[in-house]
Amino acid sequence: MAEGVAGSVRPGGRTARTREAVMGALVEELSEHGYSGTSMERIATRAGVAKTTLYRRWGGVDQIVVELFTDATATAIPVPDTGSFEGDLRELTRSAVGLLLDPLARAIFDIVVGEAVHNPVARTALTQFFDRRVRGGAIVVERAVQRGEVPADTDPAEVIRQAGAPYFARIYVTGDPISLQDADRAASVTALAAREGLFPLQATSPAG
Amino acid sequence: MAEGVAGSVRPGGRTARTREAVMGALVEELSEHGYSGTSMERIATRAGVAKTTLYRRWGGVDQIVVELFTDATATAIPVPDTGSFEGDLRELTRSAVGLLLDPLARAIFDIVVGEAVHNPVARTALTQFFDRRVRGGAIVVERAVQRGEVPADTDPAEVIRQAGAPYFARIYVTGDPISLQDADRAASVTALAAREGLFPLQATSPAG
DNA sequence: TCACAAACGCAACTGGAGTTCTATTAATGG
DNA sequence: CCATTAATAGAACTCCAGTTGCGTTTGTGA
Repeated sequence: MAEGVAGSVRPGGRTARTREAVMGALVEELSEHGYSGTSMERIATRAGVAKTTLYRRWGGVDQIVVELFTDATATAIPVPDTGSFEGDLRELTRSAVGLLLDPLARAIFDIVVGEAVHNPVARTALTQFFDRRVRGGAIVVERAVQRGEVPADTDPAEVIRQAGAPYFARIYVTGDPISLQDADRAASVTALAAREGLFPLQATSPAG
Repeated sequence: MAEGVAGSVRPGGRTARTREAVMGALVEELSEHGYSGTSMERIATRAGVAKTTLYRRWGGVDQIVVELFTDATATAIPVPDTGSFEGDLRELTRSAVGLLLDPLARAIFDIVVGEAVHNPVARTALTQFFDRRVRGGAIVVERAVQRGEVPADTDPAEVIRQAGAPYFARIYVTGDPISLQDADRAASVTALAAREGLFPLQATSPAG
């Protein structure tokens, strides 16, 4: 994976090497100096690449981070199958919180979320990421419907969004710390609400 | 309100006028050019104030926005009292969503949230804002406890955080649109979970 | 193998954010 | 009212992110 450049006319060889060097340098810079201390010139120097190349291909640090994020999250996530709805949900929320507890993953995520507020490129990358996560998680809900654990008219996407909301809101909005406890509670609360039929289809997400 | 400057030695008269002019200019600039198009020089010119004054007193656009945010959210919010726990919760979530649906309030909020990811000043302002909101909302939970609607060992702060999470996560993380429906569902889900005792005190929020 | 152009390197340039210094204004206490 | 000095104004400056132009390298298709 990660060979070549998607929308590029000449994605092989040198271009790919440049890309790898830049992404590597970016990760190192982010780890050592944080986001505010990571400039295009530093990345260029560290990667052994001309500054103009960075500006031409990406345009800014943000864009490079977004591409790094898109790369890192391109792999499909496994859908849990513990046998129970709440068990599956707990697996999902725990894996999400686990990812957010990893420093580097968290750092990249932070940047993308911070950018997404006013940067359409970051917004798109982030939304697409969650679309994939939600689609994957929806399978868990659909199985729960088939097992009769939740009502048939349950909206799978809304259930998954509800399950993810608490710890993301803690991190990015209220500024509270998170732990695996938050994952477990989010799963419990969501499972309960879903069983009680609080996520009916209709009115929400008109384009299924 | 908003007369003078808090930590200032000479807060009256000119200083206060400058402040007002700057805040007014900031709001106009944000409305017309958005965040990325709002520079210190533009604000200075529009406010009829020297650029140096802005840099001395604030240091950057972000800081001015944070002060604007802190000002605007300084007023205490009324605590609803509809007679039922779920009714009170719904009032709370609806007023929050209502605020987020107002363009200017939303714009300011966006900036602060986006900044808070990597800017301690914004982080503090945002966290303090939610501390107040949560403290206010907690009263609703405490009354529910007294009425016997929810278990006695319910953690009020966690209940309020849970109620707010869904729409904030939609806006700032997944990037989905919000409506008053999201407010109602958040209230329903949270009320149900609280009644079932899913927010026990202990383990969370060690410093009450 | 060869021609073409995509992608890159390099150096000079530009523009504006942020700083510094000094002079001026006006809020405050007595 | 007056002296003091906090706060502001203004011009000139520095510095670096981002741009431009052009020459060089190298991937790609024939």
